[in-house]
Amino acid sequence: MKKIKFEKLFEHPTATVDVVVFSVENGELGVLLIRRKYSPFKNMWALPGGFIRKNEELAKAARRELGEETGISGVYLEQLYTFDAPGRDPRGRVITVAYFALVQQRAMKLKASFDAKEAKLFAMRKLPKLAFDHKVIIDYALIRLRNKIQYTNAAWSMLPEAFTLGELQRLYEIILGKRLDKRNFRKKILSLGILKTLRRIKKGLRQRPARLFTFKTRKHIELRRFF
Amino acid sequence: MKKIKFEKLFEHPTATVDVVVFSVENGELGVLLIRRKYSPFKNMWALPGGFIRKNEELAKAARRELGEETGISGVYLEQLYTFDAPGRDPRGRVITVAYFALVQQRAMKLKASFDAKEAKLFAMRKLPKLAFDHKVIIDYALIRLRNKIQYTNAAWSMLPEAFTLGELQRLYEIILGKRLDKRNFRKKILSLGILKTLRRIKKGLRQRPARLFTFKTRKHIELRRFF
DNA sequence: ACAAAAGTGTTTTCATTACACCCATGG
DNA sequence: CCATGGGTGTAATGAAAACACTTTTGT
Repeated sequence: MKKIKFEKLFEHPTATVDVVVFSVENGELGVLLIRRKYSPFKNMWALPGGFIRKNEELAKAARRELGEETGISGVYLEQLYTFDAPGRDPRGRVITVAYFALVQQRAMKLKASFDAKEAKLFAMRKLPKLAFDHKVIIDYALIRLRNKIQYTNAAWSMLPEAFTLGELQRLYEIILGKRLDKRNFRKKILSLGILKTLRRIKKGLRQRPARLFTFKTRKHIELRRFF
Repeated sequence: MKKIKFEKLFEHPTATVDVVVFSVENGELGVLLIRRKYSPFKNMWALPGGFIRKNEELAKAARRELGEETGISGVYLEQLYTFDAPGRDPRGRVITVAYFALVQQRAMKLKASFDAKEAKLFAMRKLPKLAFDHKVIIDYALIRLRNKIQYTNAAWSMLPEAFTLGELQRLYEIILGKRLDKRNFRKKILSLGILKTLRRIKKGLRQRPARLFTFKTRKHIELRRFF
């Protein structure tokens, strides 16, 4: 193993990880942002993320940053893209490996233990001005999310263990940004065989009680495009 | 702008770019490999690639490495994935941003100006033992390629300007690794409206002459899944 | 005349879409 | 009794798959 020379090393760009955390709350698709404590872009809203430590896997770094800055853990996480436009970071040459994560509505409540002035879920339609090129990253992530839920079972990571078909459909409608036909939706989603029908029933609301379902598996599964 | 401390800097992983160059030749899908001149993995076959220079965009670095090591230029190139498994590089912590490229059969002839002992197209089915985790990267790229030609016009980058439908179909069959129905293939590909029918005809072979076609546009276009 | 690929339509199957009414509950 | 979402089937459309023979050329 060769010793790496200092001058040589200095030529290399540094690398960060950023995470786009999506969640659906109050009938809207939201992205988790944190308020930056340091320069550059001090006090501006930005994606959770930060520098990679040596010998730390990227995905692990993403989870660590997420945990440190927002208290969220145990979510679905996948690599999105590596952004490297020159000038994206005023400190100089910094490339960032972006991840995207999906979390349950409930999980966002844990975040409440953190100061809401520091980490907050913003509706996609009301994003503040963002640090770096984070708006570009979020837009890219949204495209990925929309595609993803159409050919994988990724929705499991955004819903509680048990849910009604109505809740599942609403999730799809919010993410895709369009209404879906109820009968067609149920037919299709059930024909995929990824759901398990529970005995339980959701009642207590002033409406007809609804059957509860759960995902057969809570691991990522690729299917054929289905909407 | 803060001055970056040396110790801090040293904690950062270094970054490389690797390129998976696909081409179809002799009825087989091939990958371009180079023989490594230096340690580690000296004399072993590997993907073209190398360290990123400061202030050099990743895609540009990929093109540069490709040109320097193989003489290939002007190809379709897209970012694939960033690989960072610990231990993937014996020199220590090195992450690599992988790209994949598609080149015409003809373009590979330019490469002949380089020593064939140093850069060579290997059939996917007869890959040698590879340096680093390059086998993993190639496998990942193949999946991407197979998907890509099914919902984009990417094939343009692997064929000469004018080609017959037979040649186009053979390209698809080789990449997908399965036979396609001639009539269905023609119907589908023509219905997409991405091809322009030329006046010219390919003759000279001892068989019925074939109509020549060309892609209306030689830029990347996304379509709906079509095979 | 033969080998080799070019060229050409129809039928069947399957997935997708569109569409409207009654049901069970809580208030 | 009313508001709210839950629950259900069928017909029309369009895309994909299966399938076989004739044509044109060079040798």
